[in-house]
Amino acid sequence: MGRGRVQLRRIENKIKRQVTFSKRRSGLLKKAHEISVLCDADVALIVFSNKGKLYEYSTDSSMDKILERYESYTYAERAIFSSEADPQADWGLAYSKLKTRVESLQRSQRNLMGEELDTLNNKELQHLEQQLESSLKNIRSRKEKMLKEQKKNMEEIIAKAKAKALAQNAAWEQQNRAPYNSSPHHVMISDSIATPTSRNCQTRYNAEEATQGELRLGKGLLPSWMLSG
Amino acid sequence: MGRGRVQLRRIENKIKRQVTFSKRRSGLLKKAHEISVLCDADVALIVFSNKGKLYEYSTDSSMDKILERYESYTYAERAIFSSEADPQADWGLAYSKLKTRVESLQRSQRNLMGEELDTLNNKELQHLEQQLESSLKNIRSRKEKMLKEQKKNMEEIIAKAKAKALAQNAAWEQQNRAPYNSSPHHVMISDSIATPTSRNCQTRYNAEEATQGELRLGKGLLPSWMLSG
DNA sequence: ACGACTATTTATAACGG
DNA sequence: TCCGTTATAAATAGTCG
Repeated sequence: MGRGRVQLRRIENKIKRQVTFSKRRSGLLKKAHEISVLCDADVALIVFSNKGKLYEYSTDSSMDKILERYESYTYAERAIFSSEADPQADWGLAYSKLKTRVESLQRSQRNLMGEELDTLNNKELQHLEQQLESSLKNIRSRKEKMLKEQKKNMEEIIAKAKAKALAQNAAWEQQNRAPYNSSPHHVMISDSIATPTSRNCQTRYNAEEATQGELRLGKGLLPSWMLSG
Repeated sequence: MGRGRVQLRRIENKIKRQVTFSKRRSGLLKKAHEISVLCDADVALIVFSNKGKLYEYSTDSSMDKILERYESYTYAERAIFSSEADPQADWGLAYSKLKTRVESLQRSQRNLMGEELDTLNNKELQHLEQQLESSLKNIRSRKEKMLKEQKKNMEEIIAKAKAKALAQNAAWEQQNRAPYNSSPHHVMISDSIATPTSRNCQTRYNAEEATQGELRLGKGLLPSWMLSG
């Protein structure tokens, strides 16, 4: 952006390099600030000039917070095997990093549980509220999905039980050759399904229960959470 | 740089904000890289989106080195943990315990954030939902409380400023014995409140200055979050 | 959400003091 | 080194697919 096109390589002319550094530095800091404000992002920017001078920008001037957040985000055991010189020290370092991580996790966990809210400022509180609302949305849609799956499973089970009862009934009639009784089968079929103690159904349900683990509750076939909505 | 002029303030439209974030983020990273190469500078850039996702750039991908350099530049004191520790202690065991703890915390954290819900059964989901509802309740009441406090504080400040301005004005009139008009007290009041408190950093980027009038807080004394309620 | 396409606004390279 | 100015290159807001 200027009178000439610029190659992406180190500017050899010292003066030019310094001038360019100065101009671009302020541009970069400005843009860092802009994205931070416009997009509500947390930004930390550190620039060391060629000569070692430090320039920095950080959202809300909370460089330390952001760096800590960065550390806890990328925490790793990478330090552990990095040096053979003093393994003890490395273990200790890794351990203390991990401990920091645990503490940070515990803090945010408590916040997510609605505790220790007085440590948060307005923006953080707002953000937390939004996060929880979105969590709830996800959870409710997940519940809905599970509900549908369970209903579908239940229908399948019923259909299978029906089929089996039908087959057995037919077999029974076949064996007993009762010519006098031509009354409708569906009465017996319904009975066999509606009776929880029926052997057929019982084994069926047990089998499903072993895999699903959800299909019970004293009252009836449907657990209470399926009835609510 | 675009079809419309942009105000330096949070973009309220979520979609727009996200798109802008994405575009500006890549622009910012690019410029960070450019200044690093062109001017032979060491740059570390960390950006957290408002959803908490991390993006970063660092010269030669040596983020840690640059951060360490930053720390040592700012805090000369490098507080390496003190090795008061018992050399007999089983670091490995303690460490792996801690790691387990971290993993468990991470899992529940993710659940609280509405992620990885398919690892939960119905009962757990139900419990999670209730937990989040209660968290939200706490958060909202906390917000309310803060709002009240802030308003009270603001009123106190205004009252004090008013009193001070009034006193000064009276003193001035007393001294000069001149029956000038005494109406525009509010001018002095606004001035005394609107004056930012500190301006002490040299290498730090000065936000006020750089916004060139766009951010000039035209609205007044109250931060935006206070205006909504 | 991402890519492509403008019309504009910004950033900045070169230059002069 | 640090302003300003200016011509030009880049970035990007709005838009469509």
